[in-house]
Amino acid sequence: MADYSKDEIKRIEDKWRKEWKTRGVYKVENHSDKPKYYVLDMFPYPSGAGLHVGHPLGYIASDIVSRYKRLKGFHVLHPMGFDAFGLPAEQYAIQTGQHPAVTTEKNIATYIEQLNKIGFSFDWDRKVETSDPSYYKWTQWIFMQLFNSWYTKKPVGKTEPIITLIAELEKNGNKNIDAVCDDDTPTITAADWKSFNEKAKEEFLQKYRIAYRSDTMVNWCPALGTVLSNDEVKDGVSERGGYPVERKKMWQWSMRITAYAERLLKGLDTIDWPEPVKEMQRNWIGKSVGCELDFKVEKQEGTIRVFTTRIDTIYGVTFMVLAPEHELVSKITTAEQKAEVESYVTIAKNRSERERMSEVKRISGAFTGAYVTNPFNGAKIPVWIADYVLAGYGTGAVMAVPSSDTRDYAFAKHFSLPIIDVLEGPTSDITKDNFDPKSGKMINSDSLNGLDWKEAIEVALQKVESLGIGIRKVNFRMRDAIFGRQRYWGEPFPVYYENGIPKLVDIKDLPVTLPEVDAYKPTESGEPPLARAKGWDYKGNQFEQTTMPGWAGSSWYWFRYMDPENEKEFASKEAVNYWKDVDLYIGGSEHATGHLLYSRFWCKALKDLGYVNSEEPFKKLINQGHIQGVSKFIYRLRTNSKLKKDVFISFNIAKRLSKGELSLYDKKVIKEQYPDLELDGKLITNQNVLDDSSFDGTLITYSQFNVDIDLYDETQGLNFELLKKRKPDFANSIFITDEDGKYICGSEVEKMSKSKYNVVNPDEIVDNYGADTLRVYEMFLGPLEMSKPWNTSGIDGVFKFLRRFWNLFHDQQGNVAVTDAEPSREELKVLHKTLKKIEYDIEHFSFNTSVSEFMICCNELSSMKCNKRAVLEPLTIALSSFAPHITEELWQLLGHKDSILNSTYPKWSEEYLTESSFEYPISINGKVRAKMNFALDMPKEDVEKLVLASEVVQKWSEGKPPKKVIVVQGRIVNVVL
RNA sequence: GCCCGGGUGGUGGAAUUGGUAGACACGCAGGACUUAAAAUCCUGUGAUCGCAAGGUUGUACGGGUUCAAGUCCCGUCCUGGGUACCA
Repeated sequence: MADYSKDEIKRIEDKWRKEWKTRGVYKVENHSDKPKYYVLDMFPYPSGAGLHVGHPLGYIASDIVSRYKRLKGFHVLHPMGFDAFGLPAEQYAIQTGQHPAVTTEKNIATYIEQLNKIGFSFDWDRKVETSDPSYYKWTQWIFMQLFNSWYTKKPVGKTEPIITLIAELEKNGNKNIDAVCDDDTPTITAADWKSFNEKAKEEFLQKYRIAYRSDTMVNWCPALGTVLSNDEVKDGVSERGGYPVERKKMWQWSMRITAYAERLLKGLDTIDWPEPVKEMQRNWIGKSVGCELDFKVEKQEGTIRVFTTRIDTIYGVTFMVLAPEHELVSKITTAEQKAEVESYVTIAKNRSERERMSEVKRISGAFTGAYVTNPFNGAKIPVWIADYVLAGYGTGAVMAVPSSDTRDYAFAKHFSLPIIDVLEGPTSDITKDNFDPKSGKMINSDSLNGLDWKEAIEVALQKVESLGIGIRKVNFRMRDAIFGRQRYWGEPFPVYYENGIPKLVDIKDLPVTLPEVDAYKPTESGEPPLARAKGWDYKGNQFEQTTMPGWAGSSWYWFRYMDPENEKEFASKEAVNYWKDVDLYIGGSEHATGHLLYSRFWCKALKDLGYVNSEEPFKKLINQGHIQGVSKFIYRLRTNSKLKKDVFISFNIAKRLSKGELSLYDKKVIKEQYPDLELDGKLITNQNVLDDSSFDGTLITYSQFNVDIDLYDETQGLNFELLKKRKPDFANSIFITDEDGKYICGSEVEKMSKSKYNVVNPDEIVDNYGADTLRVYEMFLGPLEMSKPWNTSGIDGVFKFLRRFWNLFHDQQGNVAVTDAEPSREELKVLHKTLKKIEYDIEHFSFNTSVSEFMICCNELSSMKCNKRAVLEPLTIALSSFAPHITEELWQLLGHKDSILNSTYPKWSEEYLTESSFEYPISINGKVRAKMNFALDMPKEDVEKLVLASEVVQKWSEGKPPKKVIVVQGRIVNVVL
């Protein structure tokens, strides 16, 4: 009756979606006598573009594992929710005036509908949304716990309630306190503490709180009156509008994640994560052991403190380098160097950290005119500033040893500074990347001479300590995490200000909900959007006006799934004790150092405070690769002055422009848009524009921007008229086409993402082939962990496989035709071989190979014309994790009333797999080196050949080696005598 | 720049982790069925020489270790992700 046709697929999938919902098969309780298994996906940000084909990749994998584990007898929690705060909704709100909550709700509805179409086994009763006040109430609550906490190092590192700190300050001051706190924390007595007024007390406590306020660097765009992410800054100007951006200090909330650095590092050894992710976290935390020491400034008061891991090389110091932002720069600079230093500082200030680091090959710096004294030998050392030294790391100052550091070496060469060898061996390799200053004995180093570098470090350290000029210090590259954003669409802080003192709102006033505002952009004076809220105050006091960052809500959400409705706690003790931690977490590797680190941090803090009982939140992690999309780019011309209209040039012109080979046509059309430009003059590229002092506005370059891929057609070029209609930003822009009138876009393969306008929607595939085909196809595409561009060319093969599987159960007329006959040994061998491989593959997250195994099995059974229940039933159960709809239907056709979800995963047996064979051991020099397997039905001459070969080997052991004996998988395949 | 991945036929990818490279699938070519098309089934398919048997070559590039290298080591190139306010 029924063929596996488009209509039939639709009927089957709709039917079972409804059935599963009414039967409530995915509902999960917080108790069971089965072992628990918690499978978590990284929840999506609900973007306006809807779910794209990259999202389901990980979700399908986790759904397969969930269903598999359930069939294997586990009590499985597999929830889904939405990371709903974020920039895109806010930007859309700024443009349209639409409240981000409205957009977000709409997007979430779309996502849920799309997700449901794919047949996931989520328990939707446990859905969480980070932007829902009933959720962010608890995000705010956790913030309050962290505000009310400090981190003591004694007796063991632990988060403690702040009241214990206050009690100790009252009693003894902070002389006995060993805590993680601000570097500039002074030592005070109990009397000092008591003499502080309320404000001074709070300022002092801020140096200890886990959540605290600090002065941090941000990208400030005066024209837009807002803070920009590094992402939003392109080539030194804002991505939107092309306005200049500068670095600026701003008071912001921060999280003292550095307190947990050591634990975050050690914890990595206890969890089953991909080694590269662990490695990235280790590098991010960046522990380095060394010391800080002071250099006295000559002819002036004061010292400069540097951090070094190589104190042994102290005699090789020939200059010192400060970060341009270092606070002493203006103080120590001599009059004659002032102009040079100031101009250098200005340039450096306006370059982002990433830019500065990515251009280390371009050496730059300025001499301050000041000198310091080497405390070991009294040598006079010039002090320079250079942007390869970062203000945020260590002390913002380094002692430069050009003979043992590549960057110092390059700097010394460039500015002709002296170089003193302090380690034996050639330094000619120093410019090479593999240069290793960790060998040889010390030379030219006075008392350190002849020591190994490791011994020298210890000797030098003791000297530093005995002279009282410095201390041993463990430094972490990781900085405290900034926890505030100058945006509207985020969690408001449960904080208000009374006489300038930050205070927490009363716990019963949670949640502090987002107020209504007349617009979602910053105020005219550059204050955050929340400053626009009228009548929004706490008992007459001003609320904190920044909001929490995107990672706030995602740093604890896995706990909320355990008990999502709870109004009294973020999750009940029983729920937390039952589910404990996540057994399997699947998500993209792009979160390696962001979300995954913050989540571990909050988990540890919550554990210390006694709210949860797991030190690590995610026991096992799998990184799914990205499904990539092909992005299209447009190219905006750029000069150093702001133009009235944006001008975009076609890819071909951009290519010629960057090579400085503009054609007559190019010059003519660009000149029409820029009448003042002298285009026959020197053309320069993005690379050297900042360097060139002759840059006077006549020189132009360009920046590239993503554009919606659906606006581009390979033959027609870009439909920029539609683009202008769709995006008001582009309404007045000019598009310069090639001579044939087409605007050609450049393209690149990159991560599929709304912000890159390159998303492909899965709905079309579900409509044409069904959800099961989409699921199996996404798994068949390749290994889960690997990134791959999206293409649908192979999808027919997967569809055909499902149809062939369906046909195994049906006769030519489409009637169900399954017999209860005994299967043959041959059929059982196919079945058990497949079951064994599939199980191995699923346990190893190798879903692409399991799909292949299913296909092979299906082909073999087809050619055997096997329609026996004893074979087909177990296979149906095994396949149900991958393709739930079709298997559920077949399960019913086989006469089962209950859902296939409640059946048991089939066991395979070795009995049907073993070959009849015997083993023949081959020993060489008395050791068994290989075993030969002879199938009983092996041709006689083959056996003879192999036995002969083995005899050769026997002889070899007696001292007559053959030229060559090649053993493959325990078999001798070739012998050369 | 720095940190972490990846590079195998026309295409997506297999390869028991050092043991006969290219499983499975797409595509393509040829054939069967059909009045015809679709669907389905069968055969072939890395390159190269050959009618064939078979030979040679072949896992980005250049070296190395090994009886044996897609796999391990060194170097180079290309490419993806992250780089602290995209999430």
